Amino acid sequence: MSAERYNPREMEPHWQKVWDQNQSFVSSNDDPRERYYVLEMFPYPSGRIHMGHVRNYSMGDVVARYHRARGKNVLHPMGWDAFGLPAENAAIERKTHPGTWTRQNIGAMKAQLKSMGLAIDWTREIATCEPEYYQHQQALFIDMLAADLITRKKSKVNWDPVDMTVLANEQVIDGKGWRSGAPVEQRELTQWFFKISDYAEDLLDGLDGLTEWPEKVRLMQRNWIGKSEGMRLLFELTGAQQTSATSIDVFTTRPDTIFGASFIALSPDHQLTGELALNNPALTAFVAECHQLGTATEALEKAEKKGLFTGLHVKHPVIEGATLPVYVANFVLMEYGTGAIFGCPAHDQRDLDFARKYDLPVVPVVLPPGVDADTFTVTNDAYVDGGTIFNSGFLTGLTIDAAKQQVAEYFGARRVDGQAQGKVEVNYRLRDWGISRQRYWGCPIPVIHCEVCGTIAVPKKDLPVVLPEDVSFDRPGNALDHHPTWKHVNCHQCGGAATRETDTMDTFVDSSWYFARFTAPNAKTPTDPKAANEWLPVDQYIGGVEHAILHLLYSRFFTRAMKATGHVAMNEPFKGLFTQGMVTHETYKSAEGDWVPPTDIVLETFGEGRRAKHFKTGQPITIGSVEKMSKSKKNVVDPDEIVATYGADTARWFMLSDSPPERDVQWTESGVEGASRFQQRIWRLVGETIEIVKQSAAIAVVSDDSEAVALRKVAHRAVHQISGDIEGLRFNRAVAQIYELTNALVRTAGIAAAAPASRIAALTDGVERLIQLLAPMMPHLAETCWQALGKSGLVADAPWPSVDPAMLVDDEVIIPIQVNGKRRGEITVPKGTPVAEIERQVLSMEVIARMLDGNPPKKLVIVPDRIVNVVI
RNA sequence: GCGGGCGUGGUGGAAUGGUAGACACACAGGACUUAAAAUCCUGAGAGGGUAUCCUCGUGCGGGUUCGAGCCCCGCCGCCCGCACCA
Repeated sequence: MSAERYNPREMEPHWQKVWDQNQSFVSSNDDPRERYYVLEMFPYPSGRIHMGHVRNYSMGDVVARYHRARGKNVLHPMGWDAFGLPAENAAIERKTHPGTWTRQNIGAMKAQLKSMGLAIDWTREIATCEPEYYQHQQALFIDMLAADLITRKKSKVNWDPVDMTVLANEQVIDGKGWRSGAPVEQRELTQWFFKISDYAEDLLDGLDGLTEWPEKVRLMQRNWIGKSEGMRLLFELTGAQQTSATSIDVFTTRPDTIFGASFIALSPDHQLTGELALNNPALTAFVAECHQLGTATEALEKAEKKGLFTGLHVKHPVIEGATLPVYVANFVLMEYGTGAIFGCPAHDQRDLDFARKYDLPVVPVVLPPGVDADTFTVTNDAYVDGGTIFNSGFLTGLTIDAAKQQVAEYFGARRVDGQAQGKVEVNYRLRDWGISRQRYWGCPIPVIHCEVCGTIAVPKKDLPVVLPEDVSFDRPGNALDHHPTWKHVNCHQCGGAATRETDTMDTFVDSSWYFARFTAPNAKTPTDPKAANEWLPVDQYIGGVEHAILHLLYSRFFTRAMKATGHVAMNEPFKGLFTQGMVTHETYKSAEGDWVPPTDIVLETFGEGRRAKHFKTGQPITIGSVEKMSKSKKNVVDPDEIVATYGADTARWFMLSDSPPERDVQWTESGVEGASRFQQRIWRLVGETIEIVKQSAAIAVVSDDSEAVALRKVAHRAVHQISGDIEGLRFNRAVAQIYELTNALVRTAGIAAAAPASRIAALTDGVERLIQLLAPMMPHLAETCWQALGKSGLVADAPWPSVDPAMLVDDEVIIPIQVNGKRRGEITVPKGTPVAEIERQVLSMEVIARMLDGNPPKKLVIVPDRIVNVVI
């Protein structure tokens, strides 16, 4: 065999073309075989793929190719999350249309993805910005509107002043817009909302069934939904009424502490607060102060508990003749519960801080276990743990749970303003999903506003409501709203003048159902329910953990909404979820403190140390910390350059090796070099094997010698282990196993020229298996080797190698011998050697005899086939 | 503050309660070569003896066990998520 190096630059495009021509990865909805749907989170077409994409799609591709080899009908599609603000910003900067920019980017990125050799069914490609896609989203909207899953209401919303649009709660991170990073302001606007909160309980329950999701993500969603069980209580106002209200409605999770109540606090945004402020300048000023603090966000942690007495009192509901003062307090949120609380300072830290500041009574009503009622006091720390209720009239002596039940019965029976004074209630932190965005580059909301008929949905026959092409971004704000004619229509009901809704949908709507569209991308309706129900839920979904709440929660809601409107039959979109880690790289800084890209660096090693200098100027460069690849720190590596230099297989292989997939992986030049060397090593091994076979072709195989059997065992074991590792997404371990198999085969090939035919047969068999194991990870190299080995067809179409269970069993085992838990030797015995025989051998060992020094062992632990421990 | 995760050689990391450090990267030595690259071989947790023998060793301190990186209790450190949620 010639010493020719494997040339990925030549072979990779070749095999990509072959797969394309053979339609190797096109999946059919009519294929009767078992289905497997693997999906990676589809990319936003920003212009170029980055290493995070390479990692993500390499993992998904291994899963897809593996299950294909396992004989399944695999669906592995790709699309584009193509609406979004960057396109509008680019349009402004480049004086082009957002669609032009987006479609160019899609073209460029598609070429990049193709160069990776992914086993993708490109016939199902979708882009959310095309009417072919979003018309169906509009149809879904109309169905959801009819099913009362959507509402339009005026409410306080998060306004991003930089992106000039509204954001959903989930899209505000630390008080800042998730994309712009600008501090979010509060505005009162009329908006479209998906009623996700109607599904709060169901979304929570559903998490229990998602056993193939990371526990971490389930927990984050659980916390986000934020269920709390408690009671709603009415407190009657006393005295002459200065207000329209006669009572105050509060929510509490601790009705058992009602006897310890010492004040009522209203949110600054409470309706009653507003009413009182009209005639109370001090209160007006206080409310304004709260709002200022509120929008400044953060630092809330240290913000002092502050309040202002309103002059109002309520009757204490359980202590006859007692009253409680009503305050407005800065820490009470209007968005949670009823916007009003009762304060029980002894058992809530926040209430205690407030009570100390305003000198309000602190009455303990929960007695910690084993503490004497006479000596128990609360000073600076509220007691929030369990105990027995005391100081509490008819509740005294009860447990907390029993007291809660008693209070519920007691207040349930009493009437205030004609209604029950108290009722059990469950509250959720989850708010409805506001989807109106004041932007052009999004899916138009298919609704018109008619003065006569009101706000009504566009009839489905008039879909799609298409974005106008002739738009200008000269002015800030919503280009759709500024368009001279687009929004003016005649009402389809009365024929009168009407206007279109000019808000577009949040782009997270687009990604909330694309996985369903892939199952029938050309259907005339949003889904083909038959296809969707056969493919969904997605068997394995792979993406970044940053979508733990946003995209994954929305998609779970949307699937339920699609079920309610008859488009799919299941609740959950993703059966298995895997969240992969980020791709990181060292950072480099020049003496001037500027970030320097890795491509400008020359690294030198000297013994243990490393240093860097600039490749051109030779200036010393400081090696900084390892960070997520980002443009700002210039520590990015361009996939295109890696593919051009080393080939796609090398990049894929490196992304799968070393680090466990859920953890961050550090991109290093030496790591890539290593991956590339391994590629050549495989190619040499194949070449040598072919050569060996050629020279010994005439010899017939009689039977395997022990060396040959040993080699076969290594190969079978590798297939067995790697199958399990791929199924468990432990790619780094699969890679290590492949290395081991390769090492064993290379060793054999090195001495096989003079070996018996049986060993050559075992070698050939092992190499073929190796190539098949390699195929999901380095598919181009594998095809090249497969062909070189003279195998017919494509390795991509070859069934996964079988495992002979007999090959997984060893007939001899090495048993380590410990003395007092420390390893002192080992014995090699036939598998299944009885305890008595092991004992005999162990006790006759020289080391053991020496250490026993004539005494019998105190204890002898023998686990057959595993280990022996001699206790002295 | 609440919740979750992690801590193993120079580095990334392996290890159903059973030989800690698989596999890889980096490093050192050697072979081949005029030389380099490539390739192949060898070495390596630390310390000592300096053949194949001993001691220590998975963040720290305890515990359970014949046996603990793994299980339990208490700390320390780092990372992530949520955060005035009544």
